[in-house]
Amino acid sequence: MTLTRQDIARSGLKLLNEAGLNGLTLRLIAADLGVKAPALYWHLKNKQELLDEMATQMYADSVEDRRPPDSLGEWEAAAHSARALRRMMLSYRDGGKVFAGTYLGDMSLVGEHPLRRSIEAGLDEARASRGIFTIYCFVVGFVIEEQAVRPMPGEFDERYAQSAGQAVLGDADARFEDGLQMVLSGARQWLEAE
Amino acid sequence: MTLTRQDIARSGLKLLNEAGLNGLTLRLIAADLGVKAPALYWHLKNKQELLDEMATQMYADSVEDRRPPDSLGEWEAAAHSARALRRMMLSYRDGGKVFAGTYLGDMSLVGEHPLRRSIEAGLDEARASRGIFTIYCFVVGFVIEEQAVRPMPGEFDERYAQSAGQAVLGDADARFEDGLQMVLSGARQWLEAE
DNA sequence: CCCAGCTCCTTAACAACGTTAAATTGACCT
DNA sequence: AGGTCAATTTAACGTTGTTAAGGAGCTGGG
Repeated sequence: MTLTRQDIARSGLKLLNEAGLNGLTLRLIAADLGVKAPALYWHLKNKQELLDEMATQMYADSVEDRRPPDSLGEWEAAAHSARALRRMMLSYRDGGKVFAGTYLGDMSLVGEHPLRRSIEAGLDEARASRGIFTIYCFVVGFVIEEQAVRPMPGEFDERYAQSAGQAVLGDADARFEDGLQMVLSGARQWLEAE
Repeated sequence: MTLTRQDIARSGLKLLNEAGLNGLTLRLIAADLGVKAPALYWHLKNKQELLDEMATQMYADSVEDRRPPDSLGEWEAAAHSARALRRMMLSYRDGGKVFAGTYLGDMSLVGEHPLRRSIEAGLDEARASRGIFTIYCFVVGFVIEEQAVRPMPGEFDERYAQSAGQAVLGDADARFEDGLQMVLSGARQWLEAE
């Protein structure tokens, strides 16, 4: 049975947790798939395309986790998706850097659930998509900063241990929740104004 | 006259615009400085330390641009610094990726101006710093996404040209301003509540 | 039945990269 | 003069992304 782009992306995501973004080489992935490195070039144009595929894959894998229960209102739904987006990135070493700024196979997927919920609630689509994009930016920025300090769950960058450790790290969950509430209430206010 | 870490960082930032983050090699920087690559290792432990130094340098270089005029109130001051932070990253190719998640020489510098202004305005320091961190995350996330689409001012990633170009790119300045207003009003609301 | 063609992978190799070890320069102090 | 120390060079190593050329294995046509 022959290799697919998704097989390669999945292997890449698996090895990401063991090797980190810097240690993720094509030869490592190829070996994991029982194949030699140049074989990957039959399926991918270059390494960047692999990273894009990995981002697309991890985003697709989390689509169910991001889907808000029907019982939630529009804003609770947005918060639900934002938390799931953070969980998604945190579940991979360097997940923020891999995901941020890579070309998603289908860009319209960004915030598909919250956007639909907003439209159902009667909000203007163009404006709602700006609100969702703002939330999205916050989550991405937060996780990148979070993973710079704590690359993997349970590990720390010792340089932060003393100086600003508490301020940047100290209960990242609570910090995220606070920030999320700020952004949500700001977006709500912005959307309902005028 | 002998080389300093700052000389190296400055050369790195200069060449960043010509070569991009992927093309930025130690040999290139060394050549620019009239020196051979291993010489850099007298001043830096490894390449990551160079990137950290570059981030620190670009942040230090923009300190004046980020300082809000005294005439501004606390929130206008925060907006002023946020806009300057975006300008700073946009002024270098891949500036967002270089800056985000690198170890800043002095982490307490993050949002030093808006934080002081907030304290002067009588806000609780711990809470104000959370608000500023939230704004900071938004700006970083926004610029990374912005530069994924438009690596350099005036250039585009052709893959975005048709599909989601307008949605993600279309007048990035206006999108940023909208998002900034959302985050600001959310932070204000969050800080003044309770 | 066999040959042509296509898909998918291997072998071999390349230039370039980050990094290290060892030798070398040049300036200053005694 | 000689020695110490900081700063750099020369030389080299292993690894990386990537390309070129070729080979195995299937498929369909004559």
